[in-house]
Amino acid sequence: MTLQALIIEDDLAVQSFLQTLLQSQNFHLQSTGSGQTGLQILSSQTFDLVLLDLGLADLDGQQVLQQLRQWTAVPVIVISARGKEQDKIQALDAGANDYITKPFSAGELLARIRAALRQHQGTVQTLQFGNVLIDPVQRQISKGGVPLHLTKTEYDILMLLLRHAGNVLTHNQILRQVWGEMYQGRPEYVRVHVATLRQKIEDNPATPQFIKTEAGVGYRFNSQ
Amino acid sequence: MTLQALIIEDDLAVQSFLQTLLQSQNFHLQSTGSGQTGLQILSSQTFDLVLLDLGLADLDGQQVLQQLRQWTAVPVIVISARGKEQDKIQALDAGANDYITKPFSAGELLARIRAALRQHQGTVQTLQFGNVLIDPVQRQISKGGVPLHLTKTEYDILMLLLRHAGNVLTHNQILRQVWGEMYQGRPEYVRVHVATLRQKIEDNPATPQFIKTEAGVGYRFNSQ
DNA sequence: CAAAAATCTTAATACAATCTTGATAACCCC
DNA sequence: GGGGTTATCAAGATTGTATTAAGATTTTTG
Repeated sequence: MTLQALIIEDDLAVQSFLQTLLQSQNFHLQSTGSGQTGLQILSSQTFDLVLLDLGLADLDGQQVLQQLRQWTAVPVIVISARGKEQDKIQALDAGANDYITKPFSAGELLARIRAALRQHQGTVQTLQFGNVLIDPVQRQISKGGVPLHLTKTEYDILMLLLRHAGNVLTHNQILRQVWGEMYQGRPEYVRVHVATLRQKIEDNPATPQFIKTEAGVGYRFNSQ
Repeated sequence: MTLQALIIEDDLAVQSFLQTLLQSQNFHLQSTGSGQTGLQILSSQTFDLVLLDLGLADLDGQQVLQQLRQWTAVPVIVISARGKEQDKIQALDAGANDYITKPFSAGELLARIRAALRQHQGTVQTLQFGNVLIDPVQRQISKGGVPLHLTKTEYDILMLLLRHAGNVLTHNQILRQVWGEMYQGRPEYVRVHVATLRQKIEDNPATPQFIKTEAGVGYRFNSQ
């Protein structure tokens, strides 16, 4: 499983440095120099990590942070040329997970990224729910001790929902991550496969306990 | 609710500085200058936060970190005089949540503590009014601890009003943001959905405390 | 390489949630 | 009290969802 990262940074030199660095760690990347665009991307896709420069041209990084925290808990590491105490406090209180000042070393940034991912996954990711057990290494799932077979699509949907357990994922977010960009606007794909998935993992597929429907929005994995 | 913090720091001047700082934030404190003792305390009590100096006399802070991470996920912020990259990477990879180098400012430390606590609790920015709690990240609402279900339209209206809490939003402003441009001049849409929303979130829907009507203008969310 | 199996796509249907609409009653300010 | 505004309700319309199955496609197997 490759992790998705978004880089919001308008200094192209730094952007390309970050890209090289993260690519070497097998991140799947997207980059933008604009805060507005960054927010748009974040609202339509899910990410495992965001690197955010505070000094953007169009929109203050601080505002980007405040906005995105209204709907996502994705780990955000703020990168900034400003080392002033007030900037750090503001960013951290606006929901940044960490704050690192330019110039920084590649090793330290990577270590802080690992720490942020670890903390985030520790709180969210569960590989067990009800009597269903998931072994992500073996890609193996069992229910009540009985192994079950999920197709690739079903497995991808389940892991995506699980990775964002508790949150609603829109049809388009699911489509983008599981099928790809060009499937936007085809919610019926998601419905059919969520139905088959429920048949396999729910005790009573007609009244699902785990994969909940949010009418008009999408699906949510119920972490309770 | 007072939070429990443990300070492991052998420089008494720094220790007393940290104590004063955390006490001012209503932390309940315990301190030790020894790594061994620190581990013992941690094994017999639960804490919400650990501040750990790397440069201890008896046991390397690094070792303390490795040991305690074998059984607890308590947020640990490492405080160190060593600013070397290798030290930071080691500590973060050994399970530190954050790493801050002396000298540091009180404000920054407190902000990093808040960030660490927030991440650990999986806590997101929750909005609250009366006994209604909103988790905008999970798109989840509860009233008096009981989860309640809002339709997409109701949720959108509520978030819009909340975003502009205290200000009046005209019918047309609400229509534009929730329904779209072509619904201008249909205040009855807003009325019906505000009514159902009040039924769900107000203690007494007939005399609303939160969503106030501004006759002839629109609605206002009462932030008091 | 061809046959078989598995999986996905698509469309159709039944069903459920939500919204729209209009009617009626209540409110409120002059 | 009257005109304008608002609240409430519920039936009907609309939109969104679950489920099924047939055919298309891909993958696996012999």
